[in-house]
Amino acid sequence: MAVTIKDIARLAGVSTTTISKIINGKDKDISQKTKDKVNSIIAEYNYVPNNVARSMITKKSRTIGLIIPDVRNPFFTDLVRGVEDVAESNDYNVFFCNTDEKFDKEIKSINAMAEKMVDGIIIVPSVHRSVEDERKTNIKIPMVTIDRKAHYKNIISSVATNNYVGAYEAVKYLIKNGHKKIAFISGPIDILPSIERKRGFMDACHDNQIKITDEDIYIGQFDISWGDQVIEKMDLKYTAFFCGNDLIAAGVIRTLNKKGILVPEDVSVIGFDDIYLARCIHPELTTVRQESYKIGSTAAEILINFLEKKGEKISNITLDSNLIIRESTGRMKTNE
Amino acid sequence: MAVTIKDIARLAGVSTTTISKIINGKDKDISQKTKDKVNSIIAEYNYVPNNVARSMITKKSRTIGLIIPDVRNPFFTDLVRGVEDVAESNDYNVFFCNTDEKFDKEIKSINAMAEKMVDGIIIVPSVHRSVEDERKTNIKIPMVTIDRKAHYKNIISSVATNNYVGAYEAVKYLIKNGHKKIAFISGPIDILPSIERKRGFMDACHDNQIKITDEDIYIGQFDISWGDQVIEKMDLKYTAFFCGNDLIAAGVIRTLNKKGILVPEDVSVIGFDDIYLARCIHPELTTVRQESYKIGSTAAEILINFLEKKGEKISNITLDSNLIIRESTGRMKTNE
DNA sequence: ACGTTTTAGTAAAACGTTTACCTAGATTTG
DNA sequence: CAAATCTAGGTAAACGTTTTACTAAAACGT
Repeated sequence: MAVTIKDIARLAGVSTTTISKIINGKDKDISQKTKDKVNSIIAEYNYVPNNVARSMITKKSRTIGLIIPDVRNPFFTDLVRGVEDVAESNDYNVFFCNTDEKFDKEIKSINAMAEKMVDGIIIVPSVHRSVEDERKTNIKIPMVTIDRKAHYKNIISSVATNNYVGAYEAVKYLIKNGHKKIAFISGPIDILPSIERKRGFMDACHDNQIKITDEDIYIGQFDISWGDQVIEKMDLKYTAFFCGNDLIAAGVIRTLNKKGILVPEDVSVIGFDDIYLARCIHPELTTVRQESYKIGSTAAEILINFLEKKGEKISNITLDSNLIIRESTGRMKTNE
Repeated sequence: MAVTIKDIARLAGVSTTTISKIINGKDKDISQKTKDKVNSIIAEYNYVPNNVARSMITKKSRTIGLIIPDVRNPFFTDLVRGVEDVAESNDYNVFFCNTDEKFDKEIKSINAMAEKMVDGIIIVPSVHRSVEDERKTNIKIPMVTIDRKAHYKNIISSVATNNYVGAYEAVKYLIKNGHKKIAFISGPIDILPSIERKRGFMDACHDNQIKITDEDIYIGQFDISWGDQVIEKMDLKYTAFFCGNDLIAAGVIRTLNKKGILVPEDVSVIGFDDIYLARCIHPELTTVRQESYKIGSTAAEILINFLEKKGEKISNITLDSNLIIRESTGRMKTNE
């Protein structure tokens, strides 16, 4: 079969200890001559150390797990790339799972990763969850949550965007442009980002004497078709839509167009995330930019740093958002 | 530390062999009484078998590696989801790497996966490669390529779309609509899909007495900005563009619009892939649909089947493409 | 009553590394 | 020149499973 450390040892006429020391750089008391010989034999026989044997004794796998709802959501795609990049540059590999927002899939993935002895987990917690079950799970693996929050006992940190401020600024901008009838087309409301965005929306309205009720908040999914649906069914009493994310906004604009309503002339639309799609649709989307790649990369940095330095829990990190004004918003038409 | 099989054995007053047999379902000669006892102890102590120790002896990790250029390309995103889904439903986990089309990153990833003893690898080979280096790599892990082709010795199968037919049909459609000046805005040309699409483009032209030269083929990258660039620089002598993928097409349309050229009134544009973006841009994109999710899921099925059944090499699979006619193409204006 | 088969297990080696602790000889020190 | 220290490694246990080969006791058939 594959060549093992024993084969190399035999061929070099030394012990496996010596080989082990050399391949792990703990070679301060190995002579240069021996090192050279061993290295050339390693090269010649194409020896690559068996990491699972190694993991077994070191208890480290240099692997991290990444659990997200669905890669196909471009926001998550960017996150994924962020963590993969910093993992790779630190010589970690990443296990990757989709939960489709299902809590039982999340638990199953966590357990699978525990069995495979990942060193740490980065997770976007799924939507519907049982705090009780979370507290009950008994995994010790360090975990950092991104975008949303969870209640596992082993969470060492979390990184997310300041959703409240992002939403507040976006809605304030709408109001400054004369809009008074504004709806919030939200994604699922039982996750932190939605809650914060809703809070930002409401506070911005209140602070500017705009009256809103729960009726003005439409709760659905984070996808294009929810944007389509909500506009199809709605009687149009709004002049502006603040959307839970860009996908929703894309659907809203598309269906508005189908109904012959012009964006931004008749109504303004703002998204959230600033995925690349925002600049492909017409009109280009005004949106609240999140640094999704950075959320992922920061999380990976925190986790790996914790693993290597045996550090303490890190305080939670919140990244700034940024209102990007493009073409889907404009001044409210004055009554002619 | 974590509870091990030995702990359970001791607590149950039996040998580790017995425990092992029970947790692996090889329990035909274990009494029901013993089984019950052991299972309750396992539950009570929350024992989960250590998969790395297990892998060490079974030589199986129930892990597959997935190597692609970049998750952020929506076409690859779908592939990824396809493989992850079937992996998950077969109790496999997936390691995931991006190469950014760099051959050395590809090799590095393959080696990392070999060290971690993945059972098999699914790969979209990167663009610039050395056939020599490929042949030289000495990995025994079964591999299936998707979308493109490679020359590793351990490839057991490959799955891809019939790019030739897809391109041929698309260009034929353009020609039937009266177009005579057609350009092919290609991605990198040294990979099979591009080669096949070019061949389809050229054959469709020749078969219909449309003259084209190498000048009519523009080679760049598979991204939006390449679509932008090519249109910015070009003097517009074409009435139709067949694009290497939807991203390119999106850039082409966007920049055409900026130049005041109307799609499809002035020129027609066809993409390739049918990513979700195709239906978000305006006009909605006519494109050649690839079943990207299915490419991924099929590859995973083939690989897993091979691993479990110890099968033979599978003949290569090519999936059909489908011309989806939307709004970005139209009849050539007749000379007024 | 005797040999045979079945039942319900067990002991120990093996997988490929790492690591804590040794050690033989060479060199330095006093 | 004996003792101490360095140098360049080596020995063997350990990690947590699976697996092969074995066995004691019970049940069975005639």
